[in-house]
Amino acid sequence: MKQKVLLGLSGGVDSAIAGYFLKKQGYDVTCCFMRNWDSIANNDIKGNPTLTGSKCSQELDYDDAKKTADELGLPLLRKDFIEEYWKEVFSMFIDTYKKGYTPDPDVFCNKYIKFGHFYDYAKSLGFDTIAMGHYAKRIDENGEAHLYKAFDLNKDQSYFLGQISEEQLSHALFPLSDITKPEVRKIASGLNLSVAKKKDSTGVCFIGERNFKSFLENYLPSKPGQIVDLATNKVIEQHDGILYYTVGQHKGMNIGGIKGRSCAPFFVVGKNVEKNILYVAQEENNSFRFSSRCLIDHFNWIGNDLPSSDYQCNCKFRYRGKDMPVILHLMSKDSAYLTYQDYSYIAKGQIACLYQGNRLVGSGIIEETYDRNYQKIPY
RNA sequence: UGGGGUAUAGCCAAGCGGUAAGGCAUCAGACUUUGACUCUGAUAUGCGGUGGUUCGAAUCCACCUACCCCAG
Repeated sequence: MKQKVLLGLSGGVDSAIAGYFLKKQGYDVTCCFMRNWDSIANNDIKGNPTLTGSKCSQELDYDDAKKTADELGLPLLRKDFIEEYWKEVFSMFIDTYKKGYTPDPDVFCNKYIKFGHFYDYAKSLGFDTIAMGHYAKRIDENGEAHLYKAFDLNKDQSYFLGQISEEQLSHALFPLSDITKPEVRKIASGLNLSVAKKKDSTGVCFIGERNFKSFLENYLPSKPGQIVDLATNKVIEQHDGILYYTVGQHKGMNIGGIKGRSCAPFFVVGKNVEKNILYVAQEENNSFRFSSRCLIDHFNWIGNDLPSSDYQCNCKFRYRGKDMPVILHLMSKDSAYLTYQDYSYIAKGQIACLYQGNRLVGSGIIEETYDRNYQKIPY
């Protein structure tokens, strides 16, 4: 009997080709369009370019999903998780911002919505498994599911799956695990799919591309304050809200040339939420951007091979960041230290994803950073 | 109202008689399922103002204006 699969169909080209592959491989495929964001209900007004159009972007994506499903000859369901997304993903996103950290909502959208509620929904309808158009790979070893980077290392999206459990992974399929993005486009063109040339979506998933600052202003009112250069401790500019900036950023601060200083750009190295101060440092000759250790919590290990002692692996501190060698030192079931040599601009709130070769072994949320002497960095 | 100095794009800043470097910022693209980073491109018919010298002036001269420093 054919395995019944519920595929998340977004209206983009990736999940479309995922559906094509599943069907070709002999699965009994049903598509499902998920809707997790409602601009009106969620008070997403300011800077929202889609409100003035006759249809909001989520509805346009649904139209594309419908067309795609028809073109592939697959049935399409539609399911809202708007309330769940707000409660379990978005409120955490806002709370993280309020701490001055930089959250990564898509990671938790995967953990709670796509591989959580969506799977429960599929199960309730009698499906055996779910499938997604992520560029990631699942390999079952010793009877358990392990997560690997996709064959297309340029598109690899395993980073966004770092917080899912082995159990969640074990009932998910990734049909795009061994294909490159250019090949996906080519196949879509060959099939004459209407989304074959649709531009890749970027931006927070379900919220979409737009001016991020004005989006945030809907939920985090602007609160102007000072920008302080850590090298001199002097105020060099004004900011219009400390929460809108992220560590490692250098644009959008309006810091021009300063008399008597070099011409190197300034970067955000930290912030003080209570004092509403944004700390910056000039690129050259500053040690403020470095850390040598960080504390991660929400620790998640994917598999039953959790190491008992210090463990060498690589870490991505940001999506599309480089894999950097680190030593993992577990502190509790939920937290760990990562120790390394002088990495710059590590933003608290981001996900640290641990890799052993191409296998994503675990992840955690960056909670604190420490200097060379393992003293906590106060900003 | 004595002496000295400086005025070049939003900000730093080169230029020293031959037709406005560069950086930062900003904007636009590219890249990107986070905000970023990165990459590419754009940005002074104009050099505080008015005259003058010269074939030719941001560059030399005169005066004016603004700011800075030192004296009083």
